[in-house]
Amino acid sequence: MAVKRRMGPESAATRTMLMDAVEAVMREAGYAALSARFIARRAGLKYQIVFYYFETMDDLLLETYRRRTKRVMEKVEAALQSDRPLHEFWAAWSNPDDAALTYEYMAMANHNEVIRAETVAFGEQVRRVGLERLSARLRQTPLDPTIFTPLSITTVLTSIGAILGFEAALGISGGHQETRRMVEYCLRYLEPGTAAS
Amino acid sequence: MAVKRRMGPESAATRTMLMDAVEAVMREAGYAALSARFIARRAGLKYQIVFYYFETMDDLLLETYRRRTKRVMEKVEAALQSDRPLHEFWAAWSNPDDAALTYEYMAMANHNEVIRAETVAFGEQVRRVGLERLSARLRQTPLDPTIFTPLSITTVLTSIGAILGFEAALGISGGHQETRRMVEYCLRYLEPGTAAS
DNA sequence: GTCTATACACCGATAGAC
DNA sequence: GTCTATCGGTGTATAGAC
Repeated sequence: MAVKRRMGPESAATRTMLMDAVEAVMREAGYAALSARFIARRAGLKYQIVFYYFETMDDLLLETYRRRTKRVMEKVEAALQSDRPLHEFWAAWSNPDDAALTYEYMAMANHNEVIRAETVAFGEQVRRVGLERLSARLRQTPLDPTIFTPLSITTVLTSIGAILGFEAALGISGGHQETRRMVEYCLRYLEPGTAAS
Repeated sequence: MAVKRRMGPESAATRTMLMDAVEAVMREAGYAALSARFIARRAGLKYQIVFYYFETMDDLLLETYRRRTKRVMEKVEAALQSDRPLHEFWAAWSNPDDAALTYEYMAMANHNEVIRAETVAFGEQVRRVGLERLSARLRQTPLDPTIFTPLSITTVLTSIGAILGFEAALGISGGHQETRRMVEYCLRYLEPGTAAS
């Protein structure tokens, strides 16, 4: 199914710049603003260069998304390897910048088949990795382990983090501080540590 | 700032059909698929009719959104007036169909100024109404009321509900049942009731 | 009340010049 | 490696026929 026209190498710096521009445009104008023309202008190039490095727009978007999911997985794994995996996981996921992009990609997934498939796979991977690492820990808490399972806790943390980050990007901040306090209170209960917080 | 061309009356049935088509398109194809051509085709009409009933596309979207926020507010208020406001609030907000539309509108708000303003106002209204109704109740729980405040609980419930509903629309269901169990366990703790659940 | 016809901007994509 | 030129399609919006 390869295209007939001439294509550029995967190693080129311009190729990377175009993927960077995709994320910049998504952060600044939302995924609906993504177009070859808009992205190339953001990178200071003519739009036809996009089709020299990527077969289709979908390809550019998918490759940019895969680069991101790979990076996020590394962050998640690092967080889960730390002394207080739950706390670090929450810190990583509730970062406003990251959460806004995550939200934007999820909205995009809702009507883009390739992004949807990648999103579902990524979500499953995060929860599977989280599960393995958290299972042992959570049995030591005073709470009912059949209710407060690694899976439900991971799901709740990612949900709250995503919405708080997105609302912050929207300009809504009401209740965020209180909500973070409550989440962190619960985390200290679930995962008591030696360090102050 | 009224437009010069001929405009239809606000009472027309076709006008309502167009607003219904907007929500149908959003549910089925996401907000990025919204266009006069697409919406009108969904309603079985030519696209120019949109500009007979609405001055601009933004007007159509905003009026459809306002109709929805009004309906949702009524549902929220009814839930909060019930015997177990927290349980009913959660039931209303975590309905997958509604949550998917909510998510879509929030994504749209991220790069549409009029929708953003309306979303911020609506969010503040929900939390204010929730606050008033829940304040008295939550002082009776065994949990620290300076941590588990009406505002933080409302924020957490709406966040989890929105993400679960959106994921369900995406085709992700992993962990949802466990998460709902955990949320409902917490709700029973925060709001003990006589009825079984 | 709904249609055809039209205007102009922007979309993804391709071919070929330099 | 990046550009100009060009294609058919869709976007919002208007004017006027029926």
